[in-house]
Amino acid sequence: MASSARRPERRQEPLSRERIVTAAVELLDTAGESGLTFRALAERLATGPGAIYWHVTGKGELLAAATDAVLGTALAEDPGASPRDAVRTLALGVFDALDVHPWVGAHLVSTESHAPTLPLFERVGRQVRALGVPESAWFTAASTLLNYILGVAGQNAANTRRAAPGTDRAAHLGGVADAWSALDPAEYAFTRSVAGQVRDHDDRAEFAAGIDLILDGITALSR
Amino acid sequence: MASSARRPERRQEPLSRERIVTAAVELLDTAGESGLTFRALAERLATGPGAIYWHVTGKGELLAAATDAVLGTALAEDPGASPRDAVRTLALGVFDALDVHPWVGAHLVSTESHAPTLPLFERVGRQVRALGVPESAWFTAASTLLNYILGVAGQNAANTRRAAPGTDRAAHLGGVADAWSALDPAEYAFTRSVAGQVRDHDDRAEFAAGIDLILDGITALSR
DNA sequence: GGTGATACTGGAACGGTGTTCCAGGGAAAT
DNA sequence: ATTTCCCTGGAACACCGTTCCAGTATCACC
Repeated sequence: MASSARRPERRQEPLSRERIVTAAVELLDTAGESGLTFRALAERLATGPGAIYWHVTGKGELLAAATDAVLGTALAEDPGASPRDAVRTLALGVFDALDVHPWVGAHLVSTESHAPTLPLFERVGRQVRALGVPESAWFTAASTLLNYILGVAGQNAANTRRAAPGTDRAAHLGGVADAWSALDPAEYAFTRSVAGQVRDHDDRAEFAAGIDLILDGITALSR
Repeated sequence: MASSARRPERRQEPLSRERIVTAAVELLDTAGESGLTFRALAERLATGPGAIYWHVTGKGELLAAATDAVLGTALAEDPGASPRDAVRTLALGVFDALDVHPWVGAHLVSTESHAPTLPLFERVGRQVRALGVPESAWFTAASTLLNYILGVAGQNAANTRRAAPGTDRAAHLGGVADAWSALDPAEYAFTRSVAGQVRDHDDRAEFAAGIDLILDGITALSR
C-alpha cells in the first residue's frame, strides 16, 4: 500500500482530451470564434501546440468536441411532457445553449458533418411521430422544425456575437430598431413598420412563437 | 479630337472592384470557400495582393460584395403573383441561388451583419402583410419564414459542399440514407425510419413543402 | 536496481494566410 | 518638360494550423 499511496494522479494536472475541450470552450466563450488558436490554447494549458495534437486530431475535431460538450447538456428528455411541450423544451434548450455559447450556432450551421445535429433531429422526430403526423410527412415535418431551429441558431448567434459582451440585450435591440427606422421609406417600408416591434421584443418568446407556428402547420397535417 | 480618340479605356483591362468581385465569385464557385485567397485572386487577375487592397477594404468586404452579387439576381419581384406564390418564388429563388453557389449559405448564416438578409426580410415581410396577418404578428411571421429559409440555406449548403462536385444528387442522398440505416436502432429509431424517405426525396420540393407548412401556420393567425 | 518500452510533452520549424508598406510606372494636367 | 496623382505589384510582417522530433516521466519486467 505504501507504494501505491503515492498516487501519481496529479503529477501536474496531466493533459487530457477533456481538459483540452474544456479550455477550448472557455476560450471560445471569452475570446470568440477567432480566439480559439492552438497557441492560445497551449498557453492557457501551459504547454506547447504539439502536446495538444497528441490528444486531438486537429482543429475540426476540437470544434466538434466543444460543440458536443455544449449541446449535450441541452438535449435532456422529459418523458412526461406532451409532444408539443417536448418540442418546445427541446428547441428552447438549444436556444439557451446558443445564447450562452454563440459560436456553436455558426459551427452547427456551417459544418459539413451532420453528426452534431443528428441527435437533435432524432429527438424532434420522435415528437413529430407522437403528434400523430402521417408517416409520409414525418421527414418533412421533422426537417422543417430542425431547419427553423438551426436558422434561428445562426441568426441569433450573429446577433449576440455582434452585441458587445458588456452591453445588454435591450440596448442592442434598440440599436437595431434605430437602424431600421433610418432606412429608406420607399425601399424598406415593411422593415420600418416593424422596427417598433423589434425594439421591445423578446427573442426567446419570438423563437417559441415560431415553433408554435410550425407546430400548427404540422398538426394541420394530421387531420 | 485626335487626342481623345486614342481612348485609354482598355490599357490592359484595368483592375476594378467589379472585376475583382467577379473573379472572387468564380474562385469561390470552383475552389470552394477555402479557395478564395488574395494570392489566388491576384494570380487570376495577373497582379499582386496589394493592388486588390486598393479597391477593396479586406476579405470581409470582398465576401459581402460577392454575396450581394449572387443574391441580388434572386430577389426579382413579380407584382402579379398571390402572396403565397410570391413567398414561394422568393424562397425558391434563394434556394436555387444557394444551390449553384453553396458558399453563400455559409456566409449568409454566419455573417455578423444583417445587410445581406435585409432585402430578403423586406420582401418576405411585404407578402406577409398582404396575407392579411394582424399587424402584431408581422414581425413573428416574417422572421419565422426568414429563419427557416436561412436554416435550410445553411444545411443545404453543407450538403452540396459535402457532395463531390462530380457526383450527382441521387448518389449523395443514397449515401446519407445508407449511413442513417446503419445507425443504432435503439438510439436512432426515428432517423432510421425515415432513411427510406431521404433516399429518393427532392430537396427542392421538400423545401417548398416546409414553406407551405409555415404559411399554413401563418394564415391560421389571420382568422 | 537496472533496463527497456511506452505514453506523453513541448519547443522549433514549415508552408500558407490576411494584411501592410512602399518604391515605382504611366496617364493627365500644368 | 515637369509635376501630380491614381494605381500597381512585389516584398515583408505577424499569425495561423500543422508536423516533426528530441527529450522526459512512468511503468512492466528481469
